[in-house]
Amino acid sequence: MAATLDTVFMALADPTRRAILSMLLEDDMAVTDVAEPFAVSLAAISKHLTVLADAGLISQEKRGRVKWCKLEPDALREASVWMQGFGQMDGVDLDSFEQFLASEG
Amino acid sequence: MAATLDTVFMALADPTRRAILSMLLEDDMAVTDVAEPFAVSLAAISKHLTVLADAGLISQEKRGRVKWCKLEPDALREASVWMQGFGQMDGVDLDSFEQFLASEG
DNA sequence: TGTATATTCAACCAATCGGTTGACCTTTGT
DNA sequence: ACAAAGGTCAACCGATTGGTTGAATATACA
Repeated sequence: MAATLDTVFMALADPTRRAILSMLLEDDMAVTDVAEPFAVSLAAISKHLTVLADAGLISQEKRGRVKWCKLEPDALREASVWMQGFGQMDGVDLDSFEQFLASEG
Repeated sequence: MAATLDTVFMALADPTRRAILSMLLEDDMAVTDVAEPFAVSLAAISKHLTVLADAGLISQEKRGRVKWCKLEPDALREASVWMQGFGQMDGVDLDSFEQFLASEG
C-alpha cells in the first residue's frame, strides 16, 4: 500500500510481474485467470499479485469467492517522475515511445 | 551491458544505488568519492557500482589508479518508455503498445 | 625503493526471493 | 449435505542479495 520507489521498482524487476501488468492493461482479471498462462503454481502467482498490490500497482477486490485484480497505473507516476529527473530525457514521452516502437521493427 | 528491463529495474530498486545515480547527475566521480557519504564499506559501494554498470546506467573508465563513474541516462529510456505506456494511454495506439510489450517478453 | 592510495577479489554471513507442496478456508453449485 | 472451485497460508528449498572483513592488485608519490 505504501508505494515507495523501492517497492515499485522491485515489483517491476520481475518479468512475470511485468507480464501480469500487461495482461491487466486489457481488463480486470481473477487470480486464477491471471495464473493460467504461466508455468508456475497458483500460489506463486498469488504471491506476485501481493507484491504488485503492496507496491500499489494493482488493487484487489474480492467478490464472492473470486478476487478481482485491477491495474492501478497511477502508482507508476512517482517512479516515472523520479526517472524523468535524470536529465537529457527530454524525449521520453509518447513520441519517444512511438520512436521505440518503430525501431523495434 | 545488456540492459534488460529486469536488470535496470532491479538496479533502481535499491535506495543506495538511486542515491549514487543522483550524485552522478552532478558530475563524474571516482569510486572512493562515491562511497564517502555512505555508511557502508567501500567494497559494498564497488558492488553497487557493478550492478549499475551491468544495467548500463553508468559507465566506468579507469584512468591511472582512479576509476571514474559516469551517469548514462539513456539506459533509463527503455524502462521509462515501458512505464509511461501504463500511465498515459489516452489517445495512444493500444495495439502498438501491446506489440511493444510482447517484443519485450 | 618503499609506502600510501584506489579499487577489486574471495570467502563468508544473514536475510530475502521466487518457487514448491499440502493443508486450509470460503463460496458456489447440485 | 456434499463436493468442487477460488485463493491463501505455512513450511520448506535453493539461489541471490547486500553486507562484512582481510588479502591482493595496481598505480602514484616521496
